[in-house]
Amino acid sequence: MESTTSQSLFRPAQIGRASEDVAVQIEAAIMSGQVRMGERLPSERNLQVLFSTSRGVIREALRALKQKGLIEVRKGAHGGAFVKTLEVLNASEPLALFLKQQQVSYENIIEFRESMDRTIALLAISRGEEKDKHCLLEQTVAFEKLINEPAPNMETVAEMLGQLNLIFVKMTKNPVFEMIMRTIQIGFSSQDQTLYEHAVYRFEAALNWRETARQIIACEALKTLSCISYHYALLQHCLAEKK
Amino acid sequence: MESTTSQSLFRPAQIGRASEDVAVQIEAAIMSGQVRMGERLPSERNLQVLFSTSRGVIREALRALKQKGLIEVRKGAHGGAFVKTLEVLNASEPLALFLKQQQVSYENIIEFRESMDRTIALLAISRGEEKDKHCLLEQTVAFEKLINEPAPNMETVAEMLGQLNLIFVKMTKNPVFEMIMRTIQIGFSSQDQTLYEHAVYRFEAALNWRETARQIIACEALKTLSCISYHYALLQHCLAEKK
DNA sequence: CGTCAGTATTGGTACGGCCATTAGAAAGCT
DNA sequence: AGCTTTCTAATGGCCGTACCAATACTGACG
Repeated sequence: MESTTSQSLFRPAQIGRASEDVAVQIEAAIMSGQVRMGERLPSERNLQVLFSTSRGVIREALRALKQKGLIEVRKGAHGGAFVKTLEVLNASEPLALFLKQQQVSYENIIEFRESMDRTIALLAISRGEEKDKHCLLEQTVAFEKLINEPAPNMETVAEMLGQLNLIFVKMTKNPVFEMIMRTIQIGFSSQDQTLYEHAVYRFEAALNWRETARQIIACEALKTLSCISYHYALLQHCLAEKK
Repeated sequence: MESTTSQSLFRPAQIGRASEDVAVQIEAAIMSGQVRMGERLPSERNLQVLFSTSRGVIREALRALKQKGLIEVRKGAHGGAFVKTLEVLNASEPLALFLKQQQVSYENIIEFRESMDRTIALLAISRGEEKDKHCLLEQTVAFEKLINEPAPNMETVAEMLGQLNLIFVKMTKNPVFEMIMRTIQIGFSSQDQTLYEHAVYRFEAALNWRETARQIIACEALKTLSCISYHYALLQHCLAEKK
């Protein structure tokens, strides 16, 4: 039973900040796989006993773990704290927050993104399956069509742009690139938006996306890189102008 | 007075999870600059009144904010929750945790790191000041000396390696690279360690570090990249062997 | 067999109290 | 006066109880 394993799993919390101690122990139990994904932790009242502490302490610990994205809490009968598979959003948010607070200049962000995109592009060319490559092209065509509408919905634009980037980065077959990319995007999607707000850049940028996809299909590495550089050059101009 | 501004700053919490509502409101107040860095939030008992809620709710909210790295809590008279400048560690930890839980293969990590290092190297060559470049060389020499000792202390090795990478990445003059780099390192410092555990690779890797520094000083971009590739080739061999 | 009320479990909230820690104020000593 | 000690008040940390709200299961009833 659950209680049987839990009894030996946790030890009473005593030192300084009890809630932290509890949080650390529970986190350790989760990360070491002693509590499997999707499984339920003992109830608050139960943990209270296991840790020989008060319910308030347990609740504070659970709050921290929830904030960390490790658990998900449901109420009602058979509710409780369930071990959750971490999501990119949870992992990326703090970093995005940090970048914001540090007021990193947009030039720095752009520089990083461009360097990432260049690497991603090379990997996409060599590893991306034909299917994905053509899917990317189709998306860029659809995107261009959307952009050429009289008054494109900016929300739809943002969504498609996200899709586009996702397909692109997935072709690397390396999840690390995907995570880092999404992290940056979570914090700075607004940057990309501005590019598509001005009619001057909008068409050019969309066209360039399609051209990028074509060069990827053609396995033209240098030309692909050229397209990417052009994209960020546009973005930089656009942002500089806005200032 | 503090209470005067706070009264108009927060509104009572009512919806579903009160502590989340409170946390969101406080975070908004912090991020919008209404509460400045280092400043103190009202006391728990005070917030309890401002939000028309119980102290437990306030404490849970503060826990979440603390976990997020936004505040720091001190006890005693004149204690309380102080707005903190975010640290890389706070921001990077969740992402590192995520990478761990996803069980990303070490090949993927290495691939990402290598691509990062290549970009960083190029930026370091073009932007790094002479002073920094020579500082890097000195560190590599010191590092090599340490490695050549009969029984190098692995903790010291890890520390110097961290220093080395820090100097390296700082030369880019772009904090984004620094953060991403540290994020990866927080989760996977053990990877680097293994390289220096085996005598076979140890000397070669240390020597290669020095060679890298020399090529950076000489502004030999291609040779620098070659060094970096060699480093990761070693690492890959080492890890494959261990398996 | 299906529907609906009842019930037990669990998280969410509130209130009140006590302790440990801390910084500053007050008192005392030299 | 100047330093040390003691006192005091503010604050976070912790505990316990009680009640509410949501929820899934149970069983009676139609």
